[in-house]
Amino acid sequence: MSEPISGESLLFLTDEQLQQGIEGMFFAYRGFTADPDRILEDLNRHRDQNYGRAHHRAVHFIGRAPGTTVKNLLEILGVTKQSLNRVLRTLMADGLVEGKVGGSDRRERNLYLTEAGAALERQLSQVQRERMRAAYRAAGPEAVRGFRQVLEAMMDKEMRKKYGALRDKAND
Amino acid sequence: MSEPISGESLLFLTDEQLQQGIEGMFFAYRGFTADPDRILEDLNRHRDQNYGRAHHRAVHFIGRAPGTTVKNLLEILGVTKQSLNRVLRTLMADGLVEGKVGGSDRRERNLYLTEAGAALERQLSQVQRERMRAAYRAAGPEAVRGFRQVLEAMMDKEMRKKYGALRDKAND
DNA sequence: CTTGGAATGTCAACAAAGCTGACATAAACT
DNA sequence: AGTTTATGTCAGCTTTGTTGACATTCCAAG
Repeated sequence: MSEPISGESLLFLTDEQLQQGIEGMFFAYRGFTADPDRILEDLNRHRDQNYGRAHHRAVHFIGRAPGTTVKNLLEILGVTKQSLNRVLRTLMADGLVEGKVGGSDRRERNLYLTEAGAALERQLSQVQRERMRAAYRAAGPEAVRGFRQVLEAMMDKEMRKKYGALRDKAND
Repeated sequence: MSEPISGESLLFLTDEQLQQGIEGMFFAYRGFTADPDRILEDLNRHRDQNYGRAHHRAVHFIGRAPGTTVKNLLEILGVTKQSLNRVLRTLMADGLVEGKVGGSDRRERNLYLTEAGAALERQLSQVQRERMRAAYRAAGPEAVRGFRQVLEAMMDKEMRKKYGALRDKAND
């Protein structure tokens, strides 16, 4: 895997440059989560719920891969089943998510968003997409390609697989 | 991958492409924090401490901008002073961080890493830089430029300012 | 000089969201 | 028949965030 030493040699990757990448990830992630966080906070004030980032993530990935199993969601999110279960329980009690017994393997629960769940998901993902769209626009198409390449290279191998699976599932 | 008609036709930013960007951020951030998390977990098992991501962040930014004030750190981290204080207290008690009364304004505390603190910081940032370096290498210099552009465009304005200030401080 | 506001520290109480360990059930696999 | 897998649940604990209240110290403006 000998990278051909291209024009601008990557030997010039100083610690300072890497440090800036690290801080860039930190600050950008802050922005990335800010809008949905704010929306949830508002919703919590008006309703009787108390949803946070954990609920957002669950709703996002269920909406993204309808019919996914609890096990798959656990792997994607990287939390314990107890932690996820607490979240799923409230989402199901509130009628945002429903679980159907698996067709082939009846131990599994296939998770789906209800209409209400899908509505929340849309509301949350909309603002997040808006920010992403603005950032993509500002940086330009060439930068976007690079952005995605670096992100993918930064993932753990298993996560890269999950990431690819989501992408494939969406494109069929 | 269905490349959109290149050039500047960013009108072709489909929701699917944005969704992938969102998930990319999620999975990449998981990888981004994985190595330091693991190190801290190991340290905690062997020593008497119990440091987590919050301690890592504090140590990182103090090491990055020695002499920074509590107020500035609060703005960078985006948490309450009570939350930060709990972290700083343990770090100071354990002799990893020290606070000196400010020179111009004596209400301020200027924060510094001790030698032990700097050692921990190096240990944590090393693995994180390694991952960043590997990702940068794999993606190539052109991609790195794009990556940084998108990250910066994704930040909130105030965070972009803090980000720039750190960069400037390091380059004088 | 006094007074108001800013920067900091601290106490108490609480919540979100992670964790471990133990145990239960049903279904699938061998 | 016995083991493993997928899921759910109870109980308890930790980290890290939150509010609210209050004290101290110090700068700066009236």
